Amino acid sequence: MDEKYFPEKIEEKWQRAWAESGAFEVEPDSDEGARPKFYCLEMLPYPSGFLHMGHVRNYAIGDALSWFKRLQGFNVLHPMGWDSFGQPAEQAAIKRGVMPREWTEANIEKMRGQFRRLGVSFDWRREIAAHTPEYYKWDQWFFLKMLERGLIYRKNSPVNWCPLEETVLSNEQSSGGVCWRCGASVEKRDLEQWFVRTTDYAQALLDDMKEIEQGWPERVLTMQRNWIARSEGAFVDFQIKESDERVRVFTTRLDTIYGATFVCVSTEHPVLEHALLKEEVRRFAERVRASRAAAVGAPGEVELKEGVNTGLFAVNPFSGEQVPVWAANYVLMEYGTGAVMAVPAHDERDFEFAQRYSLPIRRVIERVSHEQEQIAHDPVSRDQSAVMPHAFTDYGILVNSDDWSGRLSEDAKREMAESAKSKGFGESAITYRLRDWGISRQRFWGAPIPIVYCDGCGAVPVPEDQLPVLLPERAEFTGAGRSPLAGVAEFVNTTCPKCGKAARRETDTMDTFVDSSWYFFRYCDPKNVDAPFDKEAARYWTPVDQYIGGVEHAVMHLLYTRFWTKMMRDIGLVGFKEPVKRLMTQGMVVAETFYRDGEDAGSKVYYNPADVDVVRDERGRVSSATLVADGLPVTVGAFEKMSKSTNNGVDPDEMIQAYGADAVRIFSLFAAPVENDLRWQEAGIDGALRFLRRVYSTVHRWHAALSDAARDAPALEELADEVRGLRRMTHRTIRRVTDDLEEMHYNTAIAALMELMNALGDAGLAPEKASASERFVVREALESVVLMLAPFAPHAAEEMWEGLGHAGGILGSGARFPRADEELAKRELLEVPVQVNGKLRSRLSALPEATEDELRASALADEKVRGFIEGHEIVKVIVVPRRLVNIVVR
RNA sequence: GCGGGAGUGGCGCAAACGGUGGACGCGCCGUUCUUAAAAAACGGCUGUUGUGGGUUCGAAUCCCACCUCCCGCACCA
Repeated sequence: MDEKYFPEKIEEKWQRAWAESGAFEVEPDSDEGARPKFYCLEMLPYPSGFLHMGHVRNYAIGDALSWFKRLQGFNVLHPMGWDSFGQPAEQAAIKRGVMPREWTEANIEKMRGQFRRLGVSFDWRREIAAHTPEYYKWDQWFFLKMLERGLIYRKNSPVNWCPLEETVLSNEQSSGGVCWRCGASVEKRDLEQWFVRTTDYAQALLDDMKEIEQGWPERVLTMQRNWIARSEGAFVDFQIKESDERVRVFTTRLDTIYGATFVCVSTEHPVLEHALLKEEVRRFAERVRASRAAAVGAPGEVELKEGVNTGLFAVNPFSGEQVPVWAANYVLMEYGTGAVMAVPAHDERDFEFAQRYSLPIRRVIERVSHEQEQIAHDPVSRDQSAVMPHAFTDYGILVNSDDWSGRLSEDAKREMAESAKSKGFGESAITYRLRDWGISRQRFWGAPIPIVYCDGCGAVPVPEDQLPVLLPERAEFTGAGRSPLAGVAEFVNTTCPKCGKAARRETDTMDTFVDSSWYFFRYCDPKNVDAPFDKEAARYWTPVDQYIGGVEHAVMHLLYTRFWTKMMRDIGLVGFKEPVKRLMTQGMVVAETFYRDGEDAGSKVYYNPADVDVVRDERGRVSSATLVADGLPVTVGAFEKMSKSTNNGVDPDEMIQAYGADAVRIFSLFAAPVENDLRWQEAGIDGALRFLRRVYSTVHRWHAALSDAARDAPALEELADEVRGLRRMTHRTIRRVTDDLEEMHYNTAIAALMELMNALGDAGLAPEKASASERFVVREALESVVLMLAPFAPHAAEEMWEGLGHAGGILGSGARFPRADEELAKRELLEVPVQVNGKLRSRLSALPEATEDELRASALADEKVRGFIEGHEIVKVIVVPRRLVNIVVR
């Protein structure tokens, strides 16, 4: 080994060695149970052409775990691929005329190089890319399978439309009324679309969460639970007066039905097609549609509740009362039945609407407990609209409800549903907020939907043996809101698979979340031409043991992939319900921002941290900053996610060049717990590099002296106190680091290694003077550090391991993660604090096995303690062996 | 508004079960080495653990209230 640490040189050396030996290429063990398997997966990247620091962090986390498991003797699958369909490729085509495939594949090439320079331990033979026909053929195959099973259907319905990207979005992708990718306000459009019946699995998606509760972050499960939003209630039919029609409503508060003073339907509700309706109603429905299409108003902002009286009357089946039917903008056609019974006294929205249109408010629930709010009301009047300040939405006791009066809400809900069922005008029901997954996209760069439209036969699926439906190489990219495939005649024009007559292909492509819903199964068997993957291969590797990625996919990718797995189980491809046992969502990489106010009011011009000098005050706090170019001040902004718009991004390649991949990785794992945001600071990488250099130069200083050190452990008594202490610390560190790695607490694991190195330095040993037994202890410490460093800084660890006399390095020599000797990990003497009335007064030196009595006696005998207890009555003495003594006096 | 999470030195963060508050790193100050600087080595620096109350011999940790911040959802009937 070289005297000095040259990261570039050793990183290249070991990257080549790994590639040549196929160090990370794995196959299932043939003899069952030879080694346990471990599937470590990071979310696959979109090939933008550049790795960013968020990627570096993501893959550093996964790589650390992969190395750890590998060194523990697991058969580790750690694959990589590309989420290579999607909109940016098309943008490049529109802007620069480069074809999506060329652009994408050039980007993949660039990023593969970046991954190699980072030294991530992937099995590259298993690489997959979504845009290749070998891959998307199976997207199409799954489409056909789901179609056969009735899990896919086509319908014309209002869908979420992103005006900027000119394509449809799923509900998940337009959460909060904005596009998940570009943030534009989403509009509504009527389009013919293909949908996946994810709602068929709504209950399974909820129920099966209990299988993964242990391994998934609570907040991800909460987000999914809220997204699916199961709601228990009842359907009730309201007969329309002087008509055969009924309007079915969904309610979770059947107990309030006697307070229903009107019925509200969505503006898209079929009852509005009623011939006798006034022109006014139609105009209102038209206006609501237009305003939804325009997506005006800030996202999330609640629209003013508006409505119009339809002139129809509906009969409350419980009371027999006739109430007016209104059409209102706040009733959603997509949820429940598209109609509600409005109970203004006990629902805030209905209350607001009733007040606006002077509709009566009738109180039917009274509080049951004095802890509940007493809302002002008029005890004699039937209508409370003059006195009630707001709705009472709690459960309570029924009043003004015929025979039901006096019942409790909970009981009434249940019994009224039963009654409705027996009388044939309703039943209890469960609804979900989750909607079916719209997968049609008006895009070129995606998997073609394998459907042919025939004038005679309608929508005909492409037969399985004709897959894949190939994407053409080129198309006209105008950016206009229509699938570019529609303009490619040789693609569109085909013959009907059923009747053979001329027909047209579907020109929409699939949502790219289809690709990512099952990609990690394909890694198990990436070259299969007969099936998406071999069942046996998948049975060996899956489910994924640890999945790592950003939390932004909590209700998109992670919900779809859970759905997909359940679907694959139902078609017999896999044998389990949940694809991922443990999930870790890492924090963002953030960096300081620097800016000046721009020309336009409110605009800002951002400067890259690399171009800014920072001035600190005497406490070390950043006080001001200047731009290097002109020496004038810039404003110091907050830490924000690295991005183009805030110009605070850092190029991983530059960092690797300056500090080495190992230092970059150490820093990104050490600076914060993996689930926290990571503040990128170059001074921090300096620290990481310093640490690596310190380990390296220590190994170098000792490696010659250690080459002939004894392999047999010397008797502990032979060792001087400090040396014995070092040996014990080595084993304590092994234990700590092992535990921390298991929990992915990389920051504290690295801190423990630093501590051990500090202790080694403090022991004051020198290679020239060290005795044989001392050399043993030093070698044990250094070898342990080097092996434990491998998950974080694999190149440096390999180099040092070889330097310590192990030809072939860590993987080449078959080294294993060190094991702690529990006996040796014990401390010889403990410092036990002594408190008097809870205040620290002295410290005892005690043996770990000292008994309660012994500790009590020596505490009471302690010189310093006696000063505090003399002249006082001792009330009691609390002794916690190994931890503390507390003397309570009066 | 609803749901979830978090507040510890100048900063990032450590502190099994309630049991010595500050490991590790950054930063800052100083010393040694050096013509000087960098590098390196060594030494030093910072606390009513967001606020108020409670439980306890003992609270960063448990309970209650409040404040602040972050994230998710938001007319879902």
